[in-house]
Amino acid sequence: MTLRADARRNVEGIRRAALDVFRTGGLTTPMDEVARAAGVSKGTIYHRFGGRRGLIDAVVDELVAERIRAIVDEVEALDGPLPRFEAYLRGIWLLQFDEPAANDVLMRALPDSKPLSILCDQACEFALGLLRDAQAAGAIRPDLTPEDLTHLILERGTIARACPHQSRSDYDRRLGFTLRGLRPL
Amino acid sequence: MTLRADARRNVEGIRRAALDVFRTGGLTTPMDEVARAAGVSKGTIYHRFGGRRGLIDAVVDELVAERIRAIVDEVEALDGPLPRFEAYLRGIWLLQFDEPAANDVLMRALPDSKPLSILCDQACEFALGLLRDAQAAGAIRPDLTPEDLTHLILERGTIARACPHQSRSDYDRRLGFTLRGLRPL
DNA sequence: TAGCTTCTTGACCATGGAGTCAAGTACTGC
DNA sequence: GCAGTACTTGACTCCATGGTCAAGAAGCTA
Repeated sequence: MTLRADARRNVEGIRRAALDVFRTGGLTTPMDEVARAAGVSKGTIYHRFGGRRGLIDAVVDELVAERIRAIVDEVEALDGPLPRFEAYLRGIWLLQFDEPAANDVLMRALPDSKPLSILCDQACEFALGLLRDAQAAGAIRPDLTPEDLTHLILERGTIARACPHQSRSDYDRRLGFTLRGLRPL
Repeated sequence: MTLRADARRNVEGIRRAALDVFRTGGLTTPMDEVARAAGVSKGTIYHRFGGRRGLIDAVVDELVAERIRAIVDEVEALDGPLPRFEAYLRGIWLLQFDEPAANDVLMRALPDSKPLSILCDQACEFALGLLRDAQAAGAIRPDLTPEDLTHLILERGTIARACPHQSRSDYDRRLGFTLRGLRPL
């Protein structure tokens, strides 16, 4: 069963508006704002997507999955466990700064939805591999646990969210301090 | 002009309740909750303290000033720029973990009030002195700026607030990573 | 204890956001 | 172009919070 023409138009409009609004304001932006941006009423969004959660599911892939895949690709092209490990972390951390929405996803900030959790788990998985390799090579301190790693990403997320006033270059420079602290003594 | 007996009783009760409630929930705890804890109505608090801000002013000293002073004293008793610097940071960071209210103060989370700002500024001042000494001794990387230092405290504050699930010992252990990243290369 | 003054109460207003639904609008097939 | 159904609307409810104030309760003084 296919949607009526106006409904199809609206679904697309809402998706595009959500993408736009979520990108700048994160996944918690009020639904009214999404509705306004899409030029429809809030009710239509609830009717079409069943609330915030469904809406997120509908845009999460375009929103962040490709960004994360890009980081992974970039890392795969590098040589050496330490550069790979550090490039990945830095990439994720910068993504968290650049895209509040991606950050929300990484932090499972919101109404957990299936595609969202899958994405997170894949990212974690990959990171753990990098950690293992870097530690095996003696390039990262051995007392850094997988939970620490998850935590490093989580905490960077809260920082990116809570301190939006810092410039990107300062943020980036400070990432260097943090990475430095993960090397062996 | 002196307060009536019941009023005096209430003021004390409210102060004690605020201390208690703020300690566990931070300076943003709903006023209704403070009122309930004190066994009075919300209106009484507004009448007696003029709102959250006044209430904070009334308890901030007992709440955190003495804790910060304790850290300063402890640091003063140490020898060597690096131990002093690191002990101070660690002390503040642990305080942020232990006392959400202290954290709120440090982060100027709330209705700025005079005593609160003064407290923050004093703490910053002191920290900057420690930083200067540690850098002069070559024990801390020279590219760490005073703003970085402020930021390190601020961001630890958001972390302590946002990730209350981590155990104190994990939190503490991870502080070690961060400190390690501040040493020279 | 009466009467005055201080104090407290809790119902009330405002804000801002989530989520719902009866009624009205617009598309589509015949 | 009409009927019938799909779709949209926006006003509504609900909840949590900050904050106010007229009316009633309580303490104090003579």
